[in-house]
Amino acid sequence: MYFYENVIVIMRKKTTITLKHLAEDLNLSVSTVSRALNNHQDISADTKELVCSYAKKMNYFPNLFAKGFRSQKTHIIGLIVPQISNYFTSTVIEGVLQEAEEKGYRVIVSESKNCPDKQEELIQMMRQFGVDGLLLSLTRKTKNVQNIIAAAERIPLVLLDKVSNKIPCTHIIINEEQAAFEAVEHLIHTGKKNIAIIKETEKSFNSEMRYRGYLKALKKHNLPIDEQYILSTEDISLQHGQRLAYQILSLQKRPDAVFTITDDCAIGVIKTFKKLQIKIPDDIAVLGFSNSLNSTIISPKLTTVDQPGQKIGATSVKYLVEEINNENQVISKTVEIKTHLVVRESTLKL
Amino acid sequence: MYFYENVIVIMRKKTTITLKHLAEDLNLSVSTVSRALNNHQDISADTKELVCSYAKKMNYFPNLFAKGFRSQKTHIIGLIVPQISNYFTSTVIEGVLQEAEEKGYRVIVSESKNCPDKQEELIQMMRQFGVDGLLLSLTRKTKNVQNIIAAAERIPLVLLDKVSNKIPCTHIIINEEQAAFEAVEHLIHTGKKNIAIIKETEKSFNSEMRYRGYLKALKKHNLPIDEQYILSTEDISLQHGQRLAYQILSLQKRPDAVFTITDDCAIGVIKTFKKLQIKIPDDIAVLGFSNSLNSTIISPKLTTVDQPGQKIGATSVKYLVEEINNENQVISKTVEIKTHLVVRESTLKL
DNA sequence: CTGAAAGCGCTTACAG
DNA sequence: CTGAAAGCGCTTACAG
Repeated sequence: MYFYENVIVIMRKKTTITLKHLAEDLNLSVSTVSRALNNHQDISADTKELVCSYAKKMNYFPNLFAKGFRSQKTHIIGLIVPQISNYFTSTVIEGVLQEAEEKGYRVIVSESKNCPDKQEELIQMMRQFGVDGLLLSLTRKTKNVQNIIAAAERIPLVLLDKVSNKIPCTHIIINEEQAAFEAVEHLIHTGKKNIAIIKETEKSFNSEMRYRGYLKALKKHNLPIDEQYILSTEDISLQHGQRLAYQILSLQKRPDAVFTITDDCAIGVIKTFKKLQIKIPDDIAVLGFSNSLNSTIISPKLTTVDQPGQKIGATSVKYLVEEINNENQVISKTVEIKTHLVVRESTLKL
Repeated sequence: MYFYENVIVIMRKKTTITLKHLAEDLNLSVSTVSRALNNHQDISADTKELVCSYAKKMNYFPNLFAKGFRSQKTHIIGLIVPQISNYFTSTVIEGVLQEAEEKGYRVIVSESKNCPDKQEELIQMMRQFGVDGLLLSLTRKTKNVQNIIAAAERIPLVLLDKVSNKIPCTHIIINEEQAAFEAVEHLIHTGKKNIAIIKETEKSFNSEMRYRGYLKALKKHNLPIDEQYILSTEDISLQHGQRLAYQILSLQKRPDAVFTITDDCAIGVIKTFKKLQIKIPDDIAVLGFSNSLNSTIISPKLTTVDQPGQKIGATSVKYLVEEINNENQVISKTVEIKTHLVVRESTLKL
């Protein structure tokens, strides 16, 4: 399995310069050195100059851990997401990291693997570790939110993307319902009348809101809501898209469009349709959600809702840091980030 | 841009239970409470029972930050990767997180965005922050490794996937050369004789090793090495794959196969070929590297080398933790993780 | 302008 | 079996 070569072992240099070292070398007190480095007004310009240049020469760096310990602030943010290896999520993380860095925070990242128990453990771990605040994107299966509410009462907590209305804290989300509404309305504008939807069996926030948008669009345009066109699946993945596509084709009256609430699932649907020579979008149009990388790889290219992950991540950090600086207030507000529909070949006749 | 609703503000509960609280309540000393909770042998069973149950009742959690400060161990690992929103990288991160959790470490994740200066900053930041060890995947453009070598002398450092032979420390890599060799040999076995390669202009470790594997395969099978078949690009992306595909088609003597050192680039090549009605693999076969998600979305499905990201990540943590526990030895060894070729439609006649 | 001292929450060698 | 005390590296109110 493994292969080793040239195992060299040398001793590691071990000398961490502390304030004490500097103080002794300079014949000053630790307090003075500390104040000089922090540019405190009480210290004379000469001393500051002396201390700073010597610190630089000695390659001194403050021990942030000690600093954090003293001030009871770790300057660490905890981030818990369902799954990292998901393109949208990874762009959220990028946004979080970028904004956190700008605000002087480090981010401990972790993954709940869509398991509520693991999620609880991680929240505990993060709190215990002493993060200054917590960014949480819920698992699909989160039912019992008692412990999360309890956590929110004690530590700044911001929910992002996958949220729950039962938890009173700041929510950073996209305009789920409106986005789905516009997307489905686009299908209607292209002349489609029998529009199926594939959503999640678990009534997650995202799935339900997109479903609402779908219903709203049908209602607005006086299209009947047909139960057989409303499909659900536990795992809204490519594989299940492939499977459900067969189910859709076997319906007594075939729909002329399918709106799936994720790109992955939409791509699965397209794959099956292509295999069975269904013409997309002429026979059946397909609409996804997320604007993942895959959506332009598949042929026909997928029409989908662009979900600005970076922005969601960055905004979450902004609000979290605000709450951290606001110490003992729990703020409960909802911030919606606008999305837009990206129209491509899977819904548009050429 | 944003939309606010129901802004509720309540006060946050603020009471952190410390050892001192427990000690006072129980009329014991802080030392005894500490020892009882840590199951120290000196403490009587009765006292342990008393302390532990009371701690539980009070929902006490040790302040890991104070603990870490005391022991001069933060139990945090720093991870620096070029780009998170890259499927392979995100699986590496998953492996890192999983193994780190198992070993009781938290992970601070950061992204160098393939910028050497940013990378240096991050290394500094991580060291300053006091991480116990550092996991680093180099930027493509890393030239000056002096500061990284200096860091490795002071803090346990493991390089993963994107490494440099100039840095003496543990390297966790895949069998780059062998993987490329086997992949190109597979092309030869399918009857291809004029095989082009697309590699990076910057001579990164990965690019160079894959190039070597390519050369080795040609030599073994007595195929001539033709300069015009060796293409390079700065950014080995889908877009540049599309561009270079035109260049390949304009060659005096068209190759009958293209090996690109990333999947993204290979997919770009396929896109252009499809647009121009080149038959894949009959006219020209295409071979990628990584086994990214996209490789099964594109049609024809891409033959590629499966790169086990999770395993690379997990293995890196294993070796890093070993070094952390080994305090003052710098270990320099190379661990190769085996890959395997995934043969699909882009190289195989049906 | 500078220093001595206390303290953040914990562990542990030393004493009893 | 239990406790008092020191100390991890830093900051800061207090004193001079």
